[in-house]
Formats: sequence, C-alpha cells, structure tokens
Amino acid sequence: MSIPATAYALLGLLSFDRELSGYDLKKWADSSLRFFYWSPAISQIYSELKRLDAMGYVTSREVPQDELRNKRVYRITDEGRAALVEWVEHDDVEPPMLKHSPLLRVWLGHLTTPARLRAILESHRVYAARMRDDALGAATSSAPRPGMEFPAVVTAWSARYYEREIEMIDELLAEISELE
Amino acid sequence: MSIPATAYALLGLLSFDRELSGYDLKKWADSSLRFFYWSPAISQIYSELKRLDAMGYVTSREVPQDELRNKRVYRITDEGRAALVEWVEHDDVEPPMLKHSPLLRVWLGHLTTPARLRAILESHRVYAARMRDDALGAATSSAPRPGMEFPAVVTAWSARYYEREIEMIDELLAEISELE
DNA sequence: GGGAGCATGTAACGGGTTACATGATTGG
DNA sequence: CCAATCATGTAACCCGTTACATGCTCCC
Repeated sequence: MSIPATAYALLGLLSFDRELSGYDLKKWADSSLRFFYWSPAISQIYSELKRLDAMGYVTSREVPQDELRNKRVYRITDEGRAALVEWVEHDDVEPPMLKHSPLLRVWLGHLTTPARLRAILESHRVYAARMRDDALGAATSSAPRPGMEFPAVVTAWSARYYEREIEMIDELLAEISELE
Repeated sequence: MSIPATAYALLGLLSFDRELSGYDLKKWADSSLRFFYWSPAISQIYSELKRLDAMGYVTSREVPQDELRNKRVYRITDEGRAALVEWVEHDDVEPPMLKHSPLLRVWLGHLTTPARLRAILESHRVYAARMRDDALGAATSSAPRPGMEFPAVVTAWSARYYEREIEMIDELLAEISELE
C-alpha cells in the first residue's frame, strides 16, 4: 500500500522534529513547498494526516489552544521516519511535472493578438517576481537553523528559478515583438 | 459548463487546421505540448474528444485506414474555434504548476547521504538533457510552416528552459558539495 | 514467430480540489 | 462591528492515470 508524494511531503515537514497541527502544516507548506512543489489544499492535509495516523507514521495528541478549544498536533514516529527515509533513498524519482498555462496561451498565439499575449506575459511576470520575492523572504526570515540547511538550499534554488523565469519571459516578449 | 485545460489543448492542436485521429493527437502532444505543459494519457484523449464532439466543438468522420479498418478523424468546428479563441482571449490564466520531485528529495537531504542526492540529480540531469534535445529535435524536424510560428517560439523556449534546468542542477550539485 | 507500431476504447481507482459547515479570537 | 486568522473537518466532484481488452500490419 503506497501513499502519494503529498503524504511524504507532509511527513517531510514533520521530519524536522516538531509537533505541528494541520493548520500549521498548511502555513509551512505555503512558505516552503509551494515554491518548487505544490501546497496541498488544507482539506487534503487533514485527510492525509488521518491516513498517516492510521498507518502509524504519525501520532497525535490534543493540546489546549486557549481556554475553550483544543487543537490536534502531530508528531512523526520512528516508523514514519523509516518510511520517509526509504522513500528518499530507494524509491524512483518521478520527473518534474510542469504545466505552464501562460505558455499554452502563447503556443496558441495565432488565435489572438500580440497585445493579448503581452498582457498575459506581463501578468505572469508579476506572478514570477512575486514568487521570487516570497522565496527570498522565506530564505531571509528564517534564521539559519542547524538541520535546516537543505530547505535553505532549495529555497535559494527557488528564488533563482523565478528570477530565470522572469528573464525567459522577457526573451519571449522580445521574440513576440519580432514576429510582428 | 466548462471544460478542462487539456480539452482546450486538444482543441488547440486541432486549430492548426488538420484532421487528426486520437492516436495522431497523442503523438503530436508528445512532440510539442509535453515540453511545457503535459501530454495527456491516450485514454483521456479519447474521452475528451467524445466530450468535445458532444459539445459541438469538433466533428468526426471515419476514414479507411487500410482494407479492413477505419479510423476516426476529428476536425474543429467554427463553434469550437470560437470557444478556443474566447478561452485564450478572456479566460483567466492559471499560474504555472510545478511539481519538482527531485527537488523535494533534496529538500529532505538531511534524511540521506550526499551521494544519494548526487545520484538523484545526475539522473535528473540526464532527463533534462534528453528533454532539451527532444525539444531541439522537434524544432528542427518540423519545417517552419506559415501559421506555426508560435509553436516554434514555444518549442525554442522549452529547449532554453531545459538548458537552464541543467545549469541549475549543476549549481545545486556544487552547493551540495559545499555543504559537506 | 514475435515485438513494435497503429488504433480505439472501457472500467476502476485515486489524488486533489471546491464548496460547505462551524465557531472562537483578535485587531482595526 | 466586521474582517481576518485560527482551527477542523465532510461531501461532492472531476481530472487524469493505470490496467485491461482487442486486433491488425509491418518488419526482423
């Protein structure tokens, strides 16, 4: 019985030795995984946590959040850690999946005007700049903790990725102008 | 009633004014869409074609393939073309979706050895080089036909994308060595 | 003879999303 | 007072995949 990559990603977040709630995991995913992988919907996080719990890969307990409410926090188990290590060390690595919607529109450029393509690319440029800045922000905001070197390397990689994305948008913009 | 992006992608393939079978569409997708978007499974292509047919966005007819068998070829209709143009011109463009599995493994680098990470990245490097070469091949093999300028631009973009991916893998490899 | 390519499709399944439901606390 | 944030979960739905089924032709 195998579990989806998203479950391993969550297990990965928990592998940095902390107790986290579903809500915490969502925020963490949004400020790390999001840049190079994906941030699952909160509802999926809750259901994956249930599955991981049922498999014995995590344990959970309730902690008081305030006077009236509790929240459920999760901790990775030894079996969970072993399964995660196994996944990193021995499982096949799928190729990256890229679904570049703005490019799909450019590919269909014969159906529209250069102005529309430019607008799409400008807006994608804003998005990429935003992602770069967010990745840069995530890199600087979190103090370099021991054991967190790899996430730091990947976050830096992500910032470079979006920087290059911007360069490539500009190249495309220039090429589209030439086509006119 | 909206249709998925994949359906528009297929409609897009048909928008270059040719009659194509499901099988043809799969081959075409593999040598164009695959580099920057995704190539749907053949089974999905057949079911999307049925949906597009039901919506009146394509028509189909059977043509003899050899003495014994027929094949069904599809042609975009005026309504299909109008819907596609509408999609390109007025629909919101989703941000690109990236699920970088090799990077997810690197992000979990604390769970394994540098040697394993290097192996993963080397293998990803081979994949990226392959994609670059395939994109380059697709660019040169298809003679520059009129009306196909945008696909050519996007294929060239894809080749650059994978070239940069290789550069970024090498940078990562260097950073991982430094971490040791 | 057998594998690769041509050609089309169905069924089962699962991963993941959106919408919905609920309710407390904090800060402008 | 109202929006945002904290916090958890269910249900419906759909996109897309893999596995399965079928059968012909071409070439080694």
